[in-house]
Amino acid sequence: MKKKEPLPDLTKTEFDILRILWKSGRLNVREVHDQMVENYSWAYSTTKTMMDRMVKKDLLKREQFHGVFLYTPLISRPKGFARLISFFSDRVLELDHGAVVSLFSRSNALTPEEIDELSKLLKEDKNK
Amino acid sequence: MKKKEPLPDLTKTEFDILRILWKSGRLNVREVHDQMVENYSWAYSTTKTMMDRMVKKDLLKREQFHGVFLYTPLISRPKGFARLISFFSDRVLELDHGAVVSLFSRSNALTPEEIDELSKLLKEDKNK
DNA sequence: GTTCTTCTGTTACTTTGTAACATTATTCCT
DNA sequence: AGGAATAATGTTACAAAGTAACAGAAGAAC
Repeated sequence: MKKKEPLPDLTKTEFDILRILWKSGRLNVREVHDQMVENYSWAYSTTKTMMDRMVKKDLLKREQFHGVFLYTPLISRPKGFARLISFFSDRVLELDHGAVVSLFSRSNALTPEEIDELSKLLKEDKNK
Repeated sequence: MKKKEPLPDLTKTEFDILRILWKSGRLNVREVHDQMVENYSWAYSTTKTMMDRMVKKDLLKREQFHGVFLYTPLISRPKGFARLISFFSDRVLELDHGAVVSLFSRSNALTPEEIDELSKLLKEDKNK
């Protein structure tokens, strides 16, 4: 049997930080922050605090690399997306999640494999 | 010129409470709570606290009606939906909001007039 | 009219959102 | 190299949101 970690319920800001890291791979706080300011008017220290808390919650890993600290996501993109999609399809859109998942095929947000994985996670989650 | 209230940035729980009220019209705390427990494992007092805070923030109106307090939404459904849709399409789906808006025509979440209004709000918001 | 049950008000604790400020480490100038 | 400017890290704090217990008031039920 597979491990049964429940799908994480990310906050909006956690999601956004992860989103940046999923896209760019491991980054330091400054690099994440520079991308965060496109959507948030945050001070650098805010980004830092958030990321450190995410390390404590095992959402990110922090490791020292030639003098800087780099952060890496500890959960996969489909897992990070799942609850968000299910909230959005059930409660905002009021449609089956299939409708939403199929939109991803038109975007670059997820690879085809990730879309499959996401779809699978949503199905499992539904009949729990 | 129209009034320029910025679109509200609702939290997930605020959205859910509003969603119930938009659907059922004015309700008391108990009635909202009974619908909240479908999605949250909240104590009654949690629902109450949330709703009272939303009154303070002018998201809901509270008025006494034959002995009970009834709550009504103070913002329209399209306005409540707008930021959520734009977050979701930009950052989760990475598609133009049009793709998402068009899904609403298949659901009962919004009336056709509300869908139009939503669409308009999203366009204005984009070129702000 | 006393008990039982719901509402209503008050208070409180935790997590998230937001950030200033102090301290180190690094780079850069002369 | 020695000190100044800059950037990274740590520490601390406060407000808002999430979560709820508990006490008192008001209605319902015998």
